[in-house]
Amino acid sequence: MPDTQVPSDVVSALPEWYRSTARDLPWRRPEFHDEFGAWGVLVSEFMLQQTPVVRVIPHLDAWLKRWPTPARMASASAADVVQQWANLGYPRRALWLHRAAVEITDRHGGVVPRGVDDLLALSGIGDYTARAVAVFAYGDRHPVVDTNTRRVLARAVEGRAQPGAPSRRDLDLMASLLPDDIDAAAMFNAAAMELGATVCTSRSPRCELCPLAGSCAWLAAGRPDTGDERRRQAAYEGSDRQARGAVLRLLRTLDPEPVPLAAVLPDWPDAGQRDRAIDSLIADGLAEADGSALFLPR
DNA sequence: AATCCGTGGAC
DNA sequence: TGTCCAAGGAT
Repeated sequence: MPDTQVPSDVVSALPEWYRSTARDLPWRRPEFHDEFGAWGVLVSEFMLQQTPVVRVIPHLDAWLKRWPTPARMASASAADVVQQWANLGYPRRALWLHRAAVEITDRHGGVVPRGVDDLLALSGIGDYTARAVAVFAYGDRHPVVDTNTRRVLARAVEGRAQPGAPSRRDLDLMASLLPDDIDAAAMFNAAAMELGATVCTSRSPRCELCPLAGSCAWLAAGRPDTGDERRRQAAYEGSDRQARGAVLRLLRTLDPEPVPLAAVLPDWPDAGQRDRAIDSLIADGLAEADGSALFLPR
């Protein structure tokens, strides 16, 4: 466990701030849990993996109304899932979510597992999502560390501008800060994420609104640029990802109609890149080909 | 451990 | 206008 001195108001001021200012998000409402249970939380967490909250919200309800249980989703085709995923981005997540639904149906009797290890064993679920489901769906006591929490800890406790690579130390530190009370611990996890999402933001932190301003190590040091910035995302324009996105958008638009291979982005600037995109989509299970045409996976 | 994987809003 | 970045995970 890190021996860093943790300011007391990280523990005391954060919950009060959360109670008074937290956003009213769908997955935080009691009705959401009544209607969709842990499956609803799991689906929301999949969608929230690298897709902003405001873009997830419009898709979540339709998804859960269509597939209200893991078993219902397990019986859908991959094509239906990719289609419903629409423009949420990183469509492999739709495939992983579908796979997880099958695994839950087969291995857990259709009930979203509660244990972190069982959750970690599901497709598309890593350290963050496993603990988020255990905590936010089942109310158990675990540290939940996403990119927001990691940034809050990096600044308030370590005095660095940006978090370094994710590590187990973040989980250990968060675990050391959690209140003993189970419900309070769950709220503390949510509060740290909320602070990072709305106040302690990556680009323009609003320190004047921060409940931790009185003890933040980074603010006290004058908000130094500590030089440990996040690695820059590769350019999207002209990238392989852009090509894959364009191909898959075409398949989605024409689905269920197969697209003759000759009609797949014939005017794409780089034909080799386009062909590699098609091959990689097939390799990922996001597309299928019958030799003359391309289509979403049946 | 570094890289790859979509999409779109904000600045 | 281009850059940054968003409730990550897999390889």
